[in-house]
Amino acid sequence: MPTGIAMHDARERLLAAAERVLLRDGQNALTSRSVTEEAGVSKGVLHRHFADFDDFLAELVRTRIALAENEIGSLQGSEPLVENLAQALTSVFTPVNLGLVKAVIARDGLRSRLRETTPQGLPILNEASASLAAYLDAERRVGRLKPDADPRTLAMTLVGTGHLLFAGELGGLPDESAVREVVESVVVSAVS
Amino acid sequence: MPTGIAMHDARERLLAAAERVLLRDGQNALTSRSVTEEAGVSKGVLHRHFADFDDFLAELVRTRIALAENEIGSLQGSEPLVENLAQALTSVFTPVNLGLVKAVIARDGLRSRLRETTPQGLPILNEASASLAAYLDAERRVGRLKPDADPRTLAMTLVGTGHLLFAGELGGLPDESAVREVVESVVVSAVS
DNA sequence: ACTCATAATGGGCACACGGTCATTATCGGC
DNA sequence: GCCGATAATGACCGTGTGCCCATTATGAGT
Repeated sequence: MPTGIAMHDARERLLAAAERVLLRDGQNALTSRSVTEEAGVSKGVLHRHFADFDDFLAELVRTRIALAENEIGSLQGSEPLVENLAQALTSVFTPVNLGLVKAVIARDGLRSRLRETTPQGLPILNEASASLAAYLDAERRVGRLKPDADPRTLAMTLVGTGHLLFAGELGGLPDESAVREVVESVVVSAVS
Repeated sequence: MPTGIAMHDARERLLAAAERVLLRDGQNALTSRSVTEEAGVSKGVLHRHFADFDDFLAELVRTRIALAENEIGSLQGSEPLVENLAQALTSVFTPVNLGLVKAVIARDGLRSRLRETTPQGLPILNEASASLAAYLDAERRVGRLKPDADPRTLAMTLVGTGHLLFAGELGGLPDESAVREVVESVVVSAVS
């Protein structure tokens, strides 16, 4: 393997460039041309490392899903519940992740490509919900939630509201305390 | 006015055709060509009645927003709260409306066009949340909700979760009773 | 029956997309 | 210094988009 390092280098350069484009110009500007230009390489490079553009984006999504799941998975049970949940939502709904969700919605090809990995639903949102449900279930078993609390419903409610809140799609401005407010209002009925 | 009826006829035909395309083929198939073809008219007709294609879609969104607001506005205070809220979400998150939300996400032009009308956030979701908050506030004043319940937070939570639930973007299948489950779990802490 | 303002038509334009591939550049092994 | 496998280049292609506009059809008023 002559230039083994450079090979991975190009992959990472392209993925990082895609994030920058996504943040700067939005999901509609996320094209094969803009990404390769941002990365400072020619168009052909992308097709050497990825089958096609949707494959490239799918890899980007998978990377970010793994990050979000790790963030939630590393939550410490010693912290207050509301604190943990608010932080989990904050670390999941980063600007990049919100942009990726929109990109998946806007692209049929990307969506069907991800279906090979994720059975159904929107990636990131789906995974975040599952991770949160697992965390809440653990807290329930420890006794920090009522025994009859439904972790899945709680997680869905948190992810659904958090998503629109962080994306600024609901009501007024995404107030700094709005997230905490939502989290409290959702979990108050479930804490023991 | 020579053909006053026919003029409105063409507008309505196009808007109705757009809904059919949206339902049948999804938001990515919602193009000026597919809509005019579905309506059985030539491409030029659309540009006679609307400035451009985004203007046409904006009109479609505005129509549907008005319908959703009317549905929520006509809720009867005599019915059970959970019943009312579940029905409100069901009537707001129709397949057409869910498709329109995706269409707005996918189209920058449409988004900025709607900003002239809607100050911020995603149309339909934003308006539904505001309407729901107004309804919940009325119920609070009547005494069906705790005096310290926050109608805005409740409305946001319901809309956020309902949206992803009805779109099938969260967790497993959008179970028939899942909506009611979410509504109950959200409002249980607010009923007096 | 004729006129003519108005509406509808659809071929074609400019543009941007993802993707291809012959050509050129790179660089370690000898 | 040369060779040869591998990577990178960018002009080019087919497709589909929204939109324009010269042309044709329509139908009410006289």
